[in-house]
Amino acid sequence: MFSKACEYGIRATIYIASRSRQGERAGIKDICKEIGAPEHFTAKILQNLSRMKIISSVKGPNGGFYLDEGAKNIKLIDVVRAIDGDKLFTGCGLGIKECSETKPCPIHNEFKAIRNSLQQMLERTSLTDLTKDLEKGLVFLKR
Amino acid sequence: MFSKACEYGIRATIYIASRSRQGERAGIKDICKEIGAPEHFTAKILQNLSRMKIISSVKGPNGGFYLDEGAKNIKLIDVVRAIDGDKLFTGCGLGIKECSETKPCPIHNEFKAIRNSLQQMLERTSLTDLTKDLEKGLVFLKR
DNA sequence: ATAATAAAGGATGTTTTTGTCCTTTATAGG
DNA sequence: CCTATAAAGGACAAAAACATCCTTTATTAT
Ligand code: FES
Ligand code: FES
Repeated sequence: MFSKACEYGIRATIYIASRSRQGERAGIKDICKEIGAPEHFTAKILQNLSRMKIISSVKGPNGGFYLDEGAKNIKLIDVVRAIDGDKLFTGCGLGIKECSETKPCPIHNEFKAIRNSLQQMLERTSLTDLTKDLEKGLVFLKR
Repeated sequence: MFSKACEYGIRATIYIASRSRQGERAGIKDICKEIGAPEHFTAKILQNLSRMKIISSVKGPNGGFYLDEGAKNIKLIDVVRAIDGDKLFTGCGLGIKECSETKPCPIHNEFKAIRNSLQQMLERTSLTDLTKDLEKGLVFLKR
């Protein structure tokens, strides 16, 4: 479904959102330990998200990644789009050159419905929403 | 969503089902021309599907791939499972080691709903179902 | 029998994705 | 200013996915 990069990216940003809500920044080592992801690879992903202004970062002692005030209602779809693009939401399920109503593939209608419900789910879910259950220990970012 | 191999595999088997309904076998060259897929790569995929008894084949002149009588109600999910496995239907959307109710990831419930509706769609759609619209020229397997 | 045909199988090559390592740059604190 | 810290960036490595090529085997028609 999502690429590994995207999976790590989402898990990392959820964790960052949680730490951020507590007024803390999260270091890459810490993040990767908590979400069970490869450190250097995840660092690259967060660098990209940072360049795209999805998340913020500061270097140096007590530095790390965080969500700035305006980014508190970043939605999952923003993270997915930033990492995997929107092929998943606009592309044909059977991989024909383009998904269109006028020249649809055999599963176009059924697939589109599922693709749209995935998109809507990602659009309505913000990182901050997910931190609540995480902090209550009801959901997990690894194992 | 699906791998390239799976996309080609589904498109190829739909085309095979259609030719099969007309009592014909389809050769690999023909298939790949009609669905716009790489010939040698697709040949491998169909060889696998053939070994797994999803489709049938005969060698030699007038040979080719076809659906045998018992395989006429092969569902899309059979093709997907044979090629991509069932990670898509059982795995965690955020890539944690396993998807479980007792240790769910933050999007488990929402994701599971979508994953299930995809699975159900693939379970209720047979290759033969899809050939009707194809033969009417309402849907397409390339471009 | 023989030749032509078409799938099966094995080997190999390319590209993309995933993952690691090392150096550079920015920042904070003494 | 100097040092320690932590992200940024570039280069490289490994694995998986995607794709091609060539030889072998089975089948059909002559
Ligand atoms: S054309 Fe295939 S999903 Fe729209
Ligand atoms: S645990 Fe993530 S989808 Fe079930």
